[in-house]
Amino acid sequence: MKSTSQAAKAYLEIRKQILSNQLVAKTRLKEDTWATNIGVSRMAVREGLNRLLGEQLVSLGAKGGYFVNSLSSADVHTIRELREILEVGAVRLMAVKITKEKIEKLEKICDDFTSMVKKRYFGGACEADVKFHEAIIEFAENNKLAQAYKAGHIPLFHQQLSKTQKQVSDYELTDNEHRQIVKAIKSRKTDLAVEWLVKHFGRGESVMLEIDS
Amino acid sequence: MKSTSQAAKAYLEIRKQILSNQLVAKTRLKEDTWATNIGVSRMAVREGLNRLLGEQLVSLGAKGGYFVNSLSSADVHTIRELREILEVGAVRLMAVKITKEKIEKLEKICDDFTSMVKKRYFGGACEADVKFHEAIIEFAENNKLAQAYKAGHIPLFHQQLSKTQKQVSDYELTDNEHRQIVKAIKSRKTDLAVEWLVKHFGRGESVMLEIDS
DNA sequence: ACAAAAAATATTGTTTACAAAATTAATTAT
DNA sequence: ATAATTAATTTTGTAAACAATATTTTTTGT
Repeated sequence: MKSTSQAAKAYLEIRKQILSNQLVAKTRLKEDTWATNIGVSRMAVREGLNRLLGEQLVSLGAKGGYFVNSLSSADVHTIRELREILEVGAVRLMAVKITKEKIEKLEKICDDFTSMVKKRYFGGACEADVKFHEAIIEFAENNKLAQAYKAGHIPLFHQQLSKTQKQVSDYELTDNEHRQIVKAIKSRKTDLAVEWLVKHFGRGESVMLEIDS
Repeated sequence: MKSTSQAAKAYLEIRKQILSNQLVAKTRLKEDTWATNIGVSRMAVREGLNRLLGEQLVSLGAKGGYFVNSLSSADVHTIRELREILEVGAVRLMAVKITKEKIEKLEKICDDFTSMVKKRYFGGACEADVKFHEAIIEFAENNKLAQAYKAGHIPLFHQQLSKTQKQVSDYELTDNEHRQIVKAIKSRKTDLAVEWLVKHFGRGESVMLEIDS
């Protein structure tokens, strides 16, 4: 499995989806389905799946097949801590390198998020969420930071699965928090932005924990 | 990969060899070689290798292929702690369930170890070492303990690779420690047996660490 | 209508084959 | 003799095919 191989492609893709909570725990990961979706051979998917098995992100069924594991509370917490450290750092760096363009881009992402939630495109909203946080990292303009962030394969705290009312309100809260962060950065209130970001993560963690149980 | 599958067989075998330090770090794991040795298809080996990749026991070469990783100091230490807890517990349990047969079996294993070291069959000596420690667990006659021990896939602290004089003396020290443990158990000096066991692990850990560096 | 049995379908586990790439061995030139 | 180049071999990455097992659907009987 060279880093550029098909197996790596499959591994990365499935892993991303698990870590961004786009897959419900205990669901079966059908090899052929993923193979055609990702556009690789079934064997490549199988190799990726086995790697994920080693990482304990999936399990084997008693009668064969691979099933996605739910993240442990400890995992969720660890992830929260890491994201908080990196993104708070990014916001502070960004504060000194702030430009009108960056703010506009962030606002645009917020708008995308809003409209997609309104239209019930929760998958799309999820992507916009990822984009928002990646943009913060990007705008800090620090290569090493960006690298660390990517290397972490850091998951989001959203469940785009059951579209209960609760989930919808979660998206709305997320939307508001994102906007508050941008607003604070825009008006040069770095500490306030950090405050909102931390609040954002804290809520994200608790949402994850209560849904899992 | 059902738990009884070929891939599982390959995974277990390769893993065992890595964790018992029968494989030098950085050596390439040739798929076909392992396939024929273990008696499974190359694909099964590949799947096992990918699982080990997820467990970070192997890495990918830049130009493809799988290579064995060396255990980190932290790993070595964790392993030592775990083995110490389980085996010290086992010795204490064994002390109250002691029989002449058990002692004889342990002594026989020690003899095997001695003769194999003498004849420079270091691989065989390694196996005898494993056997010695497994016997201690077995003789404690506690299912759950045995299960925990097996589940841990606990590695030994020996390098059977470069047969420098240093390594040879390591085997001799090991031999002596094993015998001291048996002798203490035989004469009902449980605390002394535990003392020797702890000493044995302590030395094992430091040997591992200085060789790796 | 419900439960059990049978058939049909889908999914996985395994093997084989093949092409691409890397390694090793052999050849050539300096 | 050594270094560079070429050829041979090995090893990997990928795909396709097949058999065995699971799952779903349909049928049948009560």
